Amino acid sequence: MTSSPILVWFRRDLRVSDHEALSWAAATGRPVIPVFILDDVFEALGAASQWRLARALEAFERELGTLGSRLILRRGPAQQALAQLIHETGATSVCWSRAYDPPSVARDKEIKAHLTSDGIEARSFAGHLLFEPWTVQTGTGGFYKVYTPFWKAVRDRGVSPSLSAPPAMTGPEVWPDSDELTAWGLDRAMNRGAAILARHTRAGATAARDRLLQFASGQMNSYKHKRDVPAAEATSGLSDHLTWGEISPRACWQAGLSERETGNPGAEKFLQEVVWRDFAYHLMWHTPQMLTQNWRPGWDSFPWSRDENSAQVLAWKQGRTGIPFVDAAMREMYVTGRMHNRARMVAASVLTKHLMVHWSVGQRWFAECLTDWDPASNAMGWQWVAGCGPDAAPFFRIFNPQSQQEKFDPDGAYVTRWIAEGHSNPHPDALSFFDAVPRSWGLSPEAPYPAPIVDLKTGRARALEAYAARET
DNA sequence: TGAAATGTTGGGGCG
DNA sequence: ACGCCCCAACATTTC
Repeated sequence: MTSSPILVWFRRDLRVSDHEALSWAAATGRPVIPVFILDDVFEALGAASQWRLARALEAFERELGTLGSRLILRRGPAQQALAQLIHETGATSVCWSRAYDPPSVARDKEIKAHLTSDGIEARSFAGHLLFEPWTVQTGTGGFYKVYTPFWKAVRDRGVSPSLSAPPAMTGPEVWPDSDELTAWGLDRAMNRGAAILARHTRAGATAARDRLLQFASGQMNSYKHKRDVPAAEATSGLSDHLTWGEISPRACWQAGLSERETGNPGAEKFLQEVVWRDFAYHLMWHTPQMLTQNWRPGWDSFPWSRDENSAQVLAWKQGRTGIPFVDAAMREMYVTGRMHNRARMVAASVLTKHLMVHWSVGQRWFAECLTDWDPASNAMGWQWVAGCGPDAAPFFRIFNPQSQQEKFDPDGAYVTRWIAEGHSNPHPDALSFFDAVPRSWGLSPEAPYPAPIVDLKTGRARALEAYAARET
């Protein structure tokens, strides 16, 4: 029967525009039932990520509502939830946008096999990336391990035009039941930080589109240089939208291309940054162990501490290392759910080098705190900083957080925005950090700013010493 | 998408 | 005028 419904299974692609799977489903003219399933892949996410997911789902429910559709929420396991929905609705097709992280890949593969063997049509589509990982190959058929050749391989590739939202979408005669989003408790783990995080978050496809347009006609002009200045607010600010698929990378790519044609000097750099995201997925696809293991096994014997809760690690997590640029970065993350890229590099460098802590410890904290958490980008970034990744910075490139501050925050605007101690009239954002963090941390803006937990000179020397002594 | 130590050069003060 | 020293500015090397 050709009018049986199609389930469109949404995951990290919470949009209706430029959505291959949804467009395909809608074009069939059959009833479309959008579904989101809270399964263990999502339940494994950090507190800020889950909170941000809830915001994305709220916005997406509204967006679908304007098209006369709905979003059906169900709890996982995904396979059971889909089977149940097929049973309830008589759906004969399920489609989705492909994911590339190992747990999702394994899940999707198994589900596709089950559906197919049950006589249900299962179709997956591209959409989360510009170029799917297996479509980019080196001359010898391998995968890329260095960014620049990857960039050269893809930069002139055509990208097909974005799809607009389906002009029409029919629903089923009877909608299946949906869970209440609030009953899922995705906000639970955020605790006191949620209200503050909300002030710094704009969720949904409309906000994403507005942000992209605003960036393209504004900050993109000075992106090349100012993107490195954390106080300049010169970045695109699209990371969390991309993470949840509220905007497609293709839409970003096309905005960059059209700006480049009109001579926007920042466009090329922006296009490269969008491709960095693809490169991270390329690496994760071809070497999924990158998520948890040193990419270069030679680093396995390096004497990094793996203690998640040492006094120094706690100070790092809680933004009280006594190193202003690092503390500003960690507090920015806790309050806004994001961290400027320059600050990420410096904060990560101090953890993995001056404090000699394994990058995965920092990775897990970022996963807990970031609303734009992305497994591929973060694994690549952490391993880049730590020196054990592909195309990584050599270990001996150790950032001096003080000189980084002098270079990239010369007027101290970033540091004053995030550090309250010692100021008679602190910045409101700096104060809000103390309202966001758990009371158990025992932090107060009236307390004196902590002394550095590590001397920069001796921390650097110790890291270099360990590097020199490593077994190779 | 470093930083620090070391080396080199050249201008200026000064005897 | 010359040699000498100082030191800033820049370049190179090393980690």
